[in-house]
Amino acid sequence: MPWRRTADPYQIWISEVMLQQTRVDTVIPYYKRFVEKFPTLHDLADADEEILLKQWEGLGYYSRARNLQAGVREVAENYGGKVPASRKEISALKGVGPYTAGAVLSIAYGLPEHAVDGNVMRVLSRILLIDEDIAKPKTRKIFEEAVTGLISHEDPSAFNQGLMELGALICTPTSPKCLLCPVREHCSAFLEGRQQELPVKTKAKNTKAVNYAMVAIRNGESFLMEKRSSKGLLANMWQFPMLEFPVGIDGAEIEELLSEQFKGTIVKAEKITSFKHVFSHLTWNVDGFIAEGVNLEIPDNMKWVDSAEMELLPIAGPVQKMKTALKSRGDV
DNA sequence: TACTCGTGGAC
DNA sequence: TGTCCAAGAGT
Repeated sequence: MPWRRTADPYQIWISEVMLQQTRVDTVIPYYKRFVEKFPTLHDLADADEEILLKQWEGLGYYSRARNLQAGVREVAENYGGKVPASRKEISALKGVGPYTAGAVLSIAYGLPEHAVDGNVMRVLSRILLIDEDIAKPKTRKIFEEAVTGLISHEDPSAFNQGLMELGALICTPTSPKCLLCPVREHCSAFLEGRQQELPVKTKAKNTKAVNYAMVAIRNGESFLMEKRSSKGLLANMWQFPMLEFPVGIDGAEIEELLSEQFKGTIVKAEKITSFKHVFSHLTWNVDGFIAEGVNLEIPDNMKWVDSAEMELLPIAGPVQKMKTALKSRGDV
């Protein structure tokens, strides 16, 4: 992993934020591009948010990027650009929670601080036979205290990483490879044959669905793009204008609704694609349209962009799918 | 506390 | 094809 070849706390911090809820193989190319684009803490502190989000595009959980930059700016202003080396101070930075604090402190500074993630809770739930529900926030404290009592003061970095690595490669969620496990003789669950029962984890609730019409409005060589709200889902990302509407809306209805909304003329609305996009807790069912618009009054959060400018705007999954449909038709 | 916040790989 | 889920944090 490329972030294990640096001792720079700033770069290790980046890697740990990217790794939140995200697989190692997914993070690697993003990490490489990111540290090349923003090699020092001050490069990121000075970066334009749109450039930053473009670098993060496709990685998901975009508030991580903004929080990381906010944290980096705090370090630049309040700590002279040096990432603080105490749990109290580093935990106060935006986007740095209990796990990330412990990971940076142990890996970058060699401090004996716990770094409890999903791997660690799974591994220790088996080794120590802990049957508390790991889906509940308060349960993490049990594991933090366990790690604090176990952690090597000789090499805290290797200890924390080793525990996570064990979880990722051997002590997996389903069918753990106990016969390959170097600590199976110390594992209470293995000794009792109960490794499949642990960890106890209540399952998440079902996701709900929302239906949208997404409309690529063209005027000459330009398309109308809209910047999303600075809060909530896909904050500050760009998209084609959308209407929340029951699936089944047709071109004529699109023309009527949008002509009214933009106090102009929308014509030739034609459905070009239809797809589903699944988020963590939400599903979008999208009908994608292309249309032509003239004499439109557009709000401040929208602008006309040509194909080259469109490439510079950070866009998320559903809009990528729409863009792919447009490209296959030669529209962009 | 419970819910919000993306994406893609594994089964 | 659906489900789970992965090195979590903010609100």
